[in-house]
Amino acid sequence: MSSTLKDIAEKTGVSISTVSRVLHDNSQKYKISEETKTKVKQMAKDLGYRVNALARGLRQQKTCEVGIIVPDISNPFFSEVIKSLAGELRKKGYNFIVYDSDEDITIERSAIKSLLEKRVDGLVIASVGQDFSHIQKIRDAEIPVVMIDRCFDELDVDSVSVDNVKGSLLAVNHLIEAGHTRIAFIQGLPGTYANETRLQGYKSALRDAGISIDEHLIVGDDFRSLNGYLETKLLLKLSNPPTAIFTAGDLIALGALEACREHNIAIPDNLSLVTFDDPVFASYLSPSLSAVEQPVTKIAEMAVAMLYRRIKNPNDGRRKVLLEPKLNVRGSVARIFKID
Amino acid sequence: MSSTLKDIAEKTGVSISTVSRVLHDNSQKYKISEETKTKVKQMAKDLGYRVNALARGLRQQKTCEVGIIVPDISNPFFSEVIKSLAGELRKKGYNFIVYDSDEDITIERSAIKSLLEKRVDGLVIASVGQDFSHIQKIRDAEIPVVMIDRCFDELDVDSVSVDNVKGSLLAVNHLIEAGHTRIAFIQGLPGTYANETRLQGYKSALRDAGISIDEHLIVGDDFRSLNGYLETKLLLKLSNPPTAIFTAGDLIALGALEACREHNIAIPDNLSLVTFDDPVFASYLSPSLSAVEQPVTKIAEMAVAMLYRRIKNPNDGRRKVLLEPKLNVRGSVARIFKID
DNA sequence: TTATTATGTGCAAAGGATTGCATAAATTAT
DNA sequence: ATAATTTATGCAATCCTTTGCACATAATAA
Repeated sequence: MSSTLKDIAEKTGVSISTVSRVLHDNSQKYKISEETKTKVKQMAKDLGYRVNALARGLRQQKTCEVGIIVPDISNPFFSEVIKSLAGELRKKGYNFIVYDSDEDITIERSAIKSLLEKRVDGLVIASVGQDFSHIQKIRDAEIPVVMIDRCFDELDVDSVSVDNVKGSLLAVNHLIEAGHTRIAFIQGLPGTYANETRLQGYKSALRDAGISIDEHLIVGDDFRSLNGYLETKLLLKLSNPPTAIFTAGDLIALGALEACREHNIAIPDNLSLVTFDDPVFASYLSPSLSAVEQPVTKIAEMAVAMLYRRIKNPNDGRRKVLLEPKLNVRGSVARIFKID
Repeated sequence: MSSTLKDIAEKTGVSISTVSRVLHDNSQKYKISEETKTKVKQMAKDLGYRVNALARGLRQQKTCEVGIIVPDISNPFFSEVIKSLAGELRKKGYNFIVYDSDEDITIERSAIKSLLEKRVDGLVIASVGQDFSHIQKIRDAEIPVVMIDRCFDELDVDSVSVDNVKGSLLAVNHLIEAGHTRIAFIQGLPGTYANETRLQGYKSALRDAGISIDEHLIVGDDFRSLNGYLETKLLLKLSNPPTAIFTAGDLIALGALEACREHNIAIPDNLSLVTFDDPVFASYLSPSLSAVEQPVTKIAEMAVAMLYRRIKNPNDGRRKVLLEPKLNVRGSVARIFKID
């Protein structure tokens, strides 16, 4: 068992307070003598002392820990976001605890419960769901929260996300400029912020171009690859199939690719493809995949900055940040010629 | 601020002990009256009571938390391992804290320190380094540990990993059978368990086939994609370049692909490629990438099972588990004809 | 009726660290 | 020589929960 301040105090013959002060660099402030200092430090080392974060957190009413909840750790977008968040948080002296809600609101709820019980100093959440009563509760408990990627406009909580509408506009306009008019959209989970805003961008791009919206071309229901695979297969079977597909997320695009391969549909010759999210491997595919890149690092930086501000300054007004997406044009879109 | 047992006790007129008993389902055992029970539960709900995990952990001397440390969260292999670990741990009633050591032993050390301070009940570590004195310390502190993926044979600690030697043998033999004799190996971080064992497999496959080992074809020094990119470029410039490359990890393979694309080297026609690790996107590349698959789910299951056993049973003998790798033959290897 | 058991609840001691306040001794100022 | 500081340290409360032990009352057994 690990030793405690008390052990050190007893063995060196000083008080617990003194030991605490020496070990946490308050020696200056409390004017501990050099002699005591070295004596205590040596003993701490000999006994392998290690502060008990539980006791400290309990006493200090803060843990220097931030909770992070994402819908799917293994989704490259989120794992990169986590990585960046980790770096930023470390700079600020925070540790973090990650939860994977597995796109399941029940797990998300229990993750939040668990994190609040652990008394984290703040939360960064990419929520799965449409409902946000549980997020509201965090606010009510006055725990700083920042929502990322998937936000609720109606909710009075800080948020950072990419401008999804604009991202979709970029992608779909790119397809339109290449001559496509039958453009399908394979959605993610309907009702989520990310999905609805991306859908909105898709629709307004078509509308702006005077292309009527065909509801048969709006398909799918979650962000996983299986969804992309199945919906692509179905789209290809339509009597009047699309010439281009825009997918709402990177995993969906992978599924779409698989379906195309199975059906010997060459990309971009027989079908063009653009996706939201730009995973590392997008440029390594061949043809490389045109994709809407989210500024992952910036999202993480902003999120941490906002969280930090709110921890220090709980009553500031709500801030909502939209970051600029970027279309990376690669090789998965073919120019087609309209038949007039 | 969140309310405490004391608040509830005061407002309902019972003692703190009773409140605690009611709220944690010891009512049966302690024979709390139905009346008190409902009264307390109602008040807890009204006040939005939430147990303080710090105080509980401090008192109970356990946290029901497990620490996980990996070298790179954004590496698909690790993010999938984490995802599986998460599921397994949840089943057992454990939460977990993930750290990303960023392939940096200093960060790994501080992560361990931090986790021990938090009094986690156990640790799952994929260590970055060659040195293991810091892991030894965990053992000395009698905290259950399981090493995954990157283990130390000399260290008396439970471990689970894939049989790397065998995995490399499968991959390299596959290349040899296709007629390749100039097979390069782009390594990961030298000195790490994963790398050394994979290298060993590579060498013995060549040796078994009577192919002499050309040290110029053993290159590289870390698991990131940039390494794959640079080393591939250099390999292609050799006066006598390899006809096949075997990479030690998925990101390295991505880098290699990028280099090939830049140099207009078609895979598999001009160069064959096989990689260790089989990320989700391997089969979506075109040509799809032949790869050595690690049983990710099984690794996670075993790791959690072993950790659990050790938590319950600290003095059991060390166990070391090697899991079977599997070669997924896809489209990145071409058969070549020897010129006799 | 007395002894025993069951029922329902409270007291108080951990668990380990932090920190405001107090104090004794040693310096320095007046 | 006395007062005012400074130096160096200790006391004890506090953070919140859990839990062994004690105790009072009620019910049951002998």
